[in-house]
Amino acid sequence: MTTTPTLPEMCAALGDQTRWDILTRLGQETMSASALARVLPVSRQAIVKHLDVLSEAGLVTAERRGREIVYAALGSRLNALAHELDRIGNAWDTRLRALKSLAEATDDGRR
Amino acid sequence: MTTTPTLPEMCAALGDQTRWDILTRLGQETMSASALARVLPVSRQAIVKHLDVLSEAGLVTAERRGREIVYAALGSRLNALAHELDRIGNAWDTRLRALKSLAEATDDGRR
DNA sequence: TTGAAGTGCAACACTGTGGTTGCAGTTCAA
DNA sequence: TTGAACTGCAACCACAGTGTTGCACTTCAA
Repeated sequence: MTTTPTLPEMCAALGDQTRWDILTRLGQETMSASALARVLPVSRQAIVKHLDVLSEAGLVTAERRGREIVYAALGSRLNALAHELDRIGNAWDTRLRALKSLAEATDDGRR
Repeated sequence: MTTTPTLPEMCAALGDQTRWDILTRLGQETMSASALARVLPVSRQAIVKHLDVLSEAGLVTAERRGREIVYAALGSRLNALAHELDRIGNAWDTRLRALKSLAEATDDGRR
């Protein structure tokens, strides 16, 4: 992950059930891909690909520990995303409220 | 949209650049699919499909107005999603902090 | 030092999704 | 009442994503 992930990229990473399954596990304890493959109903290779996506999105960290690679979920990144989405949601509502009151004012003028 | 959209569903809806382009426009002013197709570099049919996805995810509302259907972005839904993600992010960090301090305590014991 | 347990890489299949075009149907307004 | 501007539906294409399997390579521990 050289470049910072974009908003759509992060959302896309979170837009898959299997990846949520993985994240849910990693939010409870750090695990390797093989360990995840043991508890989830998909192959290790599928897990690895998902972990790549999550890592690219900055949602997990990978740490080599001897022969295994241990992954952990990054709550702070999710919090940052949440903050962004909240900001945008507020902006939408503000703009649309302004439009609505403008429309009502126009209505009044026509009456 | 009969059932409430799941978290992965909402995230998947937000995981596409074109849909963000649409949402950005709809966050500024309400527009019809045809109007969106005029300002975005994709066909009306593509827009319609995206609007279906966004509507299914509860991120936009549709209101028939005579011969057209006018869409609006729902900031409140985005805020709700943001709140959910924030909650989950906090839970991850809490659990992993607990694990880490436990590991350090074990380390101390071994020294 | 050998076997078990990891990771890494490649090839492949299947499906979903994002996109297109074309045409039919509806609705408004001149 | 006719044409312009919408929506609605269907067929189709191309590609990316999700998943699989198989095999080679590394690393730890008995």
